[in-house]
Amino acid sequence: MRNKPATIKEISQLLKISVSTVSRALHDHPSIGLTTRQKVRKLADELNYEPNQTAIFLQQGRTLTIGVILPELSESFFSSAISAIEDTAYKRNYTVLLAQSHDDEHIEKQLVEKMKNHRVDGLLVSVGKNTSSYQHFENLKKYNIPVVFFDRIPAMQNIHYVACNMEIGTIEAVSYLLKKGHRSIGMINGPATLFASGERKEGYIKAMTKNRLKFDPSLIVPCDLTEEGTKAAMNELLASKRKPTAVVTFNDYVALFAIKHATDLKIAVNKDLEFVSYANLPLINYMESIPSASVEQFPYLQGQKAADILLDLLWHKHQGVDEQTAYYKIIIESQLIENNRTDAGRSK
Amino acid sequence: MRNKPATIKEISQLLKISVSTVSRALHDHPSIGLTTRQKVRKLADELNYEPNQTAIFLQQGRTLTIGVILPELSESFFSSAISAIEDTAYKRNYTVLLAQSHDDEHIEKQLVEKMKNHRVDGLLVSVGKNTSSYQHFENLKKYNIPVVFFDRIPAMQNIHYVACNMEIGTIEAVSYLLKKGHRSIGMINGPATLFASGERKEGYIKAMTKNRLKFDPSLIVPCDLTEEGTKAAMNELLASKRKPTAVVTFNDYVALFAIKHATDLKIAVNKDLEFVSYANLPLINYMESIPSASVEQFPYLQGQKAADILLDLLWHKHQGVDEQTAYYKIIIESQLIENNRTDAGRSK
DNA sequence: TTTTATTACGCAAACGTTTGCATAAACTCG
DNA sequence: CGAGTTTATGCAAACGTTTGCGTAATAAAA
Repeated sequence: MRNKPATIKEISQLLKISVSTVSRALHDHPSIGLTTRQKVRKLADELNYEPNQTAIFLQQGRTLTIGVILPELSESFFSSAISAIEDTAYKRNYTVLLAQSHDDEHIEKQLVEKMKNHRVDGLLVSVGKNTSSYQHFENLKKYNIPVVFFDRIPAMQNIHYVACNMEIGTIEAVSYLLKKGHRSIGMINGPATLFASGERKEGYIKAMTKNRLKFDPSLIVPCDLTEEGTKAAMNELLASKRKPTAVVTFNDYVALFAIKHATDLKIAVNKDLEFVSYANLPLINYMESIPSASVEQFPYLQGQKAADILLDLLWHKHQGVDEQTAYYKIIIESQLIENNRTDAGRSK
Repeated sequence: MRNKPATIKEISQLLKISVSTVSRALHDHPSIGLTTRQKVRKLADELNYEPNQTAIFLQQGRTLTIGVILPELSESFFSSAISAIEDTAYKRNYTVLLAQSHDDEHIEKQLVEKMKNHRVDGLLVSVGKNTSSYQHFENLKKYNIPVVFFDRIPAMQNIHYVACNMEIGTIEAVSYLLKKGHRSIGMINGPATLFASGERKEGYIKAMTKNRLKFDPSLIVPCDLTEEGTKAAMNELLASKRKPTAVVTFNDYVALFAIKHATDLKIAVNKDLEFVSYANLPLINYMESIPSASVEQFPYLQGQKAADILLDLLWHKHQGVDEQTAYYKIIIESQLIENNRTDAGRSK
């Protein structure tokens, strides 16, 4: 066996028939006689023929490939999403071209360019947190390459996206704590620049007003998400007049820092001070001192929905449906999950 | 602007010159006059010309793409590896085509086939744990598509691979415990079918003999890696005649199960019973009760090395170097890392 | 038998590039 | 000023497919 894969042309020559006949035979085209069809099949098998997709891509103008650009592949949230995307793509016979931007706008731009060159049929993107200009995404529209954003959505008009609204989850979280009798609930929030911080704050406030309680702004302290910042935020909360008996933290990392700090201060976690967080980490289930509940953001689901939407768009495009002007805007509501360890694998 | 990307042909028509001239001009070929070169550049910019890679791929017979097939994308070990692979590929201008087998041999086969169709230049594979036949990989050799395996290596001859040897790390782990004064050290190992279990066992034995201590086989108990199995194993160890004062566990999951069980039994973790594990989980750093040390398996490094090797192979192949008969067999030695939480990000 | 369908296949263009070779024009030099 | 050299460009094939259209050969209908 030679090292170059067999081609249709070779088959056609060996069989002394035309390439078009071979091509059609391999596609079970009705206009090809049974005998030739069988001959072709047989020889193709013997030669281990495999269609050269790059040639087909060129011919058909599509690659059955979707590009995925994410900030950081090793983050648990994104790797869950990727897993979902790959699963969905696989089911519909698409392949995934993957790249990470490391939250660097310049790299992100390059990657979009590269994906365009590779002629991916569509793109799935979670925008880097430093990205401020969205021109590179606008360009894609001109070329009619569909893009679906998820989780981190750019501030653009007329885009498709899937995102998780933290507000409801936050309301649930705060209500959960209120129901358990807490009357002074602290929140360690993220930096004010993040959209997600706003949602959490809104949720907190709504939960309070819904329960006819006064909202004390000093109980929400921002934090830069580092261990130091978390400690500082904790100290601020603990020094507060209305010393909280429960804390909602921006994410699991912050929660762990806070819990650690509380433990150091001899505070009995979830007794003297109860914690609720947002689920970023897969194995919170395995740990001892963990938030008593978490707001789930459904990374797998987000990835899956985003991929589904993109593949639908591609399908319609391929069917020649006119430029459609409707935009998918899917909001997944976050949801509070109590952390009794018996329910496994909630993120999937 | 129209929605179809500009082509070289269009440029050539507008400028009334031949396509070859345009092509060369865009590549700064020396034989093209300065004026035409500039004209071409200008128009190309105006039209937002982007070379169609699929056409180039077809023409050049290579895709600057590497395929990556892994068992499970959402597992922390693999997502670190992926991240490394993408980083390395990006640096050398390659792109990553990604797929997961879910440890299913049949899917794995299909994926190999798909990658072959897509004409990836090379393949990076971590074999599914149920895969028993390696014919699909053998086929790749015939087509001269280089494959580099990592972490989970198939039992094949003449392959390139990168793997992590757990033996040294285990020796270090056991020696570490011995040095701390422990004389009865238990091990919760994985199922005997796993290659990795063997390495751990060997390491354990070597550490004992090296320190002129008697090896007590009853102190190594296998386990199916579930929570139940871990409990059972722990109980067996605790009931043993020479009740261990320290335990080495197969991985972090097992460690967490074991620690949880120990805590339930009111055993003071790392005081009455010290734990050492293997690093699978990224955030062991954030937790309170954790193994006092971990054997690091360097997922990022493994991914990086594997990608480097593959890209080197591709480079040589592209340079037309003859079929080389040497095979890369890289063994990364695992290494014991003490878990004082101040050193961050050790897996990267 | 002639006409009309039907069946089975081939021709050639098209997808967008790259590149070896040929060639026309301009320039150099003795 | 003609021969040789350089400079700048074009032609056409090739990469491996798919597919519209044309056309023989055969079969069915008139």
